[in-house]
Amino acid sequence: MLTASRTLFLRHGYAGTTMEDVAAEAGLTKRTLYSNYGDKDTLFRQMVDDTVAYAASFARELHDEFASGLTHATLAARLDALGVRLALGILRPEVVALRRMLIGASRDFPRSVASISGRAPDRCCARSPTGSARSRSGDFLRARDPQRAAAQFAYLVAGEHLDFALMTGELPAREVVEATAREGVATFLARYAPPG
Amino acid sequence: MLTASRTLFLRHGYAGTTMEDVAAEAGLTKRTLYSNYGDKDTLFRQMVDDTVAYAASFARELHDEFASGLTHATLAARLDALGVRLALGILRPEVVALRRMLIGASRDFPRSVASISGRAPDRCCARSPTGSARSRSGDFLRARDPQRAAAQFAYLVAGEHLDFALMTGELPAREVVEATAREGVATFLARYAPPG
DNA sequence: ATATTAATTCACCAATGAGTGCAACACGAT
DNA sequence: ATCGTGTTGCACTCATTGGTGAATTAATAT
Repeated sequence: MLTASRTLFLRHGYAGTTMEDVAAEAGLTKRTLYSNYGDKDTLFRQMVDDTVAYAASFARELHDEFASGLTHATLAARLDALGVRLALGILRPEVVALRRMLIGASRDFPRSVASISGRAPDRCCARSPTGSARSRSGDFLRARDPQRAAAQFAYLVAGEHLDFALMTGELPAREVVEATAREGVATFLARYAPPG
Repeated sequence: MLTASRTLFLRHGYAGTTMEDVAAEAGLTKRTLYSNYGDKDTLFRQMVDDTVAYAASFARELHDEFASGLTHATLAARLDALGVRLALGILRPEVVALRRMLIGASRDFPRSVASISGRAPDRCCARSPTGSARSRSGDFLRARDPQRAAAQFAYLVAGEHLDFALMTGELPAREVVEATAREGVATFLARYAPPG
């Protein structure tokens, strides 16, 4: 059910989705939709919360994968992998569609938007490279301000394509994303790689 | 007149702005509005084109200011200034509002959106640091892929705050923007600064 | 003064879409 | 069989909003 509404909200935005359509997509009638799932606002909020929760779990997973068994020797390769996965994650079509939709609807649903910008995938994941490094060994990376470095990491890796995708709705090819991500990691390492 | 529509479109988005409101804001009647400026779509497109043209001129100005009389000695300071000005430019309230509105309206006006993502301030300006350097001396910066480096510059400098602003509509304080920009330039220089 | 042009007023149409009321209906449990 | 719960179908209200028609009024030129 939430899946149905998600599909349509993501595809056509909040204003562009009618309750009739949602009902049809879910194989129900408008009438039953209203008696079971409340009005449009509630439905929308539920769907956003649901999706945000999913995104958060993805972020956690990514972080763990990066941080477990991290050593000096594997740092560069790990960062590379993290960068690519983070970029691909941020630039997944559904994620971009969600952001676009939320931006479009932010005037009407400031709270929902706040909930995602608080734990958006990148903001969560972004804490990975420096945050975890600091908490574990303290000298994997030399960043005076880990949080800022983390943000730099995220936007180095995916910023350009995210911006373009937000504006146009089109996503670049996977190889392009990967190449850009690696280039971003390289720049990141140029500043924050441990000495020696 | 375009100013009136701009004000409202930026504040309430396309769907959230009625022609009545526009007419009222401009001190006209709906009827005269229709007989002089066509329908809502046309008005919107005109207003977008107008704004985009302004943004483009800002980009050019920024580029010239950076590139004129650039030397090795002044490179770092110039990049710093460019970064700060670029970040402040991208994060101007009207610019952010324009982006948000365009993202919200992109389903209905793909062409207008395309026109801005083709010459968006950052995409124009972003070509400045490396593009101009290459065209003038060739070794101010050592970037194999100047365009990619330029994108990294732009998103290092403003990406994080732009993303946040797009989602929430709130802008960070000027000092924060400046500090982040300088940090971004530092990372950029760590990779692309000329040897020695 | 008068003719012409443009702007105002106000009523109106048509379409859309959220949300409701209600009667008919399916169907599982007892 | 029948009772109750939940579902369907459909008509309906109500509010919004883009866009138009036509008569009336203001302004401007000659």
